Amino acid sequence: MEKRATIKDVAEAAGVGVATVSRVLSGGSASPATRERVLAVAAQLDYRPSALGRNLRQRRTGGMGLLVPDLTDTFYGQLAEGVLACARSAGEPVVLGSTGGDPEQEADLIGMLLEQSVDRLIAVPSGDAETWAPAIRAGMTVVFADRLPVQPSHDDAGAAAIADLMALDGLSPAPKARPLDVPAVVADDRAGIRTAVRYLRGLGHKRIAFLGGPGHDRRVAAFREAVGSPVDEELVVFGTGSRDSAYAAASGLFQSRPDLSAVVAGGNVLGEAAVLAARELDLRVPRDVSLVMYDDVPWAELCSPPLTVIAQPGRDMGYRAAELVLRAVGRRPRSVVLPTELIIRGSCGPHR
Amino acid sequence: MEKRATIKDVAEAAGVGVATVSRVLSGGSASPATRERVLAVAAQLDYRPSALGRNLRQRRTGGMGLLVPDLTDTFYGQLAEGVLACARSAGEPVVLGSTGGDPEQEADLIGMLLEQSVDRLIAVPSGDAETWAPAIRAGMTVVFADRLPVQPSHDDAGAAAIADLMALDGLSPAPKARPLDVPAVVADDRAGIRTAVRYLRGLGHKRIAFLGGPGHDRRVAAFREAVGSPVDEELVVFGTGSRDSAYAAASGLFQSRPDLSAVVAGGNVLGEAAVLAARELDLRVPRDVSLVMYDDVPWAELCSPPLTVIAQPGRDMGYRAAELVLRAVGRRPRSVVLPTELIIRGSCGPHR
DNA sequence: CACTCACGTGGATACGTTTTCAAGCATCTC
DNA sequence: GAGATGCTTGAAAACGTATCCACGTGAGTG
Repeated sequence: MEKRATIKDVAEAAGVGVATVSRVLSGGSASPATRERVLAVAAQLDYRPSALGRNLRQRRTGGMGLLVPDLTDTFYGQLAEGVLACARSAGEPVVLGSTGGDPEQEADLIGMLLEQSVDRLIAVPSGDAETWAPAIRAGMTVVFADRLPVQPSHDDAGAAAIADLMALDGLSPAPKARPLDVPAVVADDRAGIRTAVRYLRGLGHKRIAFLGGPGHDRRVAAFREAVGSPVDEELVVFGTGSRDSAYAAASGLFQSRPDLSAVVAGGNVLGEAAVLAARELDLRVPRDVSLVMYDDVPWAELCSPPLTVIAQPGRDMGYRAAELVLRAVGRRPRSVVLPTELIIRGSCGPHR
Repeated sequence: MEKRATIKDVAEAAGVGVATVSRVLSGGSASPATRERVLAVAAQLDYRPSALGRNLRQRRTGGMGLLVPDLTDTFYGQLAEGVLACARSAGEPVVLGSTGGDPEQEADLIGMLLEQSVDRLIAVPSGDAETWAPAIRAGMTVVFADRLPVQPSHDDAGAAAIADLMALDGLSPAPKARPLDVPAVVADDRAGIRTAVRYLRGLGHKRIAFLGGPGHDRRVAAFREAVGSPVDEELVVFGTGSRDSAYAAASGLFQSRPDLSAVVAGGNVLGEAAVLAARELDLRVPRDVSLVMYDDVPWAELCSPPLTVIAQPGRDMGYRAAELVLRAVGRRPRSVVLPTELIIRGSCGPHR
């Protein structure tokens, strides 16, 4: 356990002032001679600038925060990998938090990041605009990924991004939306859901159900739009985010409405639950019920039959979000919508 | 974007010195009167101590680092969730890195953590003892999880933990092992593998293959021991860690040795590959080939037939590792071995 | 030659906290 | 009542860095 060399040591050994060393190492101006000497000495002493001093001086911790609901959900694993890849190539650290989908925990983690002076954050939000107010107020650069905070009753944090995305969705923006500089990187849920519903319709399905979870608001809206009015409300059910509640929702749906012939699962946890519930109830896929799952995860191919999915680029989503949050110096970046793709495997069949 | 109150502001507003404020907030001694006043003022100013100042003063960043090979691997997702849960309850941040199983990236990330003065680290190591030397030398408190660095040729970093675990495995410790204070939290691979092999043997299987990946050294050793000599070396194959190479290894194994009747996959990525490769080659599970997979992941139950697995408590593993690394004040914690459980589902059948 | 200008340089300062140290004060003991 | 003892307190010194500012030196310009 040897103590590390400081900038002062380098300065003394090189016979220059600390300011010069700092300049050389941060790419400032210096004469070629001194630059070379400083670099040589720094290399010889194995000097590594301490992030502690720099952080305090600049009153901000480098890198970025990342808040996801659950790393056990493969999609968020993909998203995290994307963020980490971008951060790594930039040499920046990322401090991670798992919210469990709980706004309270999310608020705690935001507080923790604030305390750490982490001023850049990528989040899959669970709480509403009120939860996010402290972060915005503190001047954090926030980028939402995958979803947005639940729509606030009055103009607030997520409004700008929501306006962005509703415009991109082709919907008219909420009237009271006042921009508040929170961009987002999300998948084109509307197109993804619409394509899936059309595909199922093409197979002859009339009674199509939607199995949703927290944060699937845009997907539900897209589903309603794709199905067209009037929507059979009993066919739109929700879990709370846990695997258990997802299973309960799926099982309840199948039992209460044996007449349904197709299900769109809003996420891979829900898709998993649907498969399990169907099996438990002796419903064969796709013979008795067709299934389309949001998220393409490696194990979708393992099911038998392999699952037809709406693929969204989780890794890219994370990478793009990280890029946005890193490049956002002062200005507000534009929101990004990534394409989805319907990957047809074997979990959908003709309506009988 | 309002500037946050500093300890100085609180001190002035309360009419005391900064030292007193610091003491009150860190639980030091103070008269009840002043304590109350300071707390009141701090609350009123919404004062949150800055981690930056504290970190610099203490020359160490709080929290811990976490290095895993791949968050897309559900098992590491579980492990990370465990770490995060423990860290959250302690109010500590965790900075995450994904190594991709590449020692070079791992070394880079270690360097980054060193620069951040993160002095506690939980890692699923990919590199060898040499990769880990810088961290140890810098005085980091390291706890390995799930696996250990590859056995060094001479005494080095992982030696102590390896000695610990070989002893726990009932094997004689390596002769040259010199303790170097790197504890580990791992599953009881030996018992897990042995149980699986015995189970397969009990079903009549003679030619059992092992499909391994990087870091599965202990599992391979256990497999060799359980199978007994002489081991048919063609039945022990390895992938490099990626899904592609896992698939190639599995496919190659099935094609080169059509006489094998059972496979033990050393991890869930390899199990996934085995299922896909078997399907591609028209091998039916468990009719043509029986399969046991290490790691119990949610989707194991989705396969048909559902996969028989050796479950290891990924979440507990992470939680325990985080506990160890947090409680390790100066002394070296003892390594921990967690139990495994053979969960019998439907992917193994009698040998035909 | 004098004057300006640009540039390389180093001293000093600030960032927000913890911790040491000595001083102040009240209480206790002989 | 004098000395000793214990507790509370605030001033000050770090921690390692980035940056402001002033100084010096050289070249360029009139």
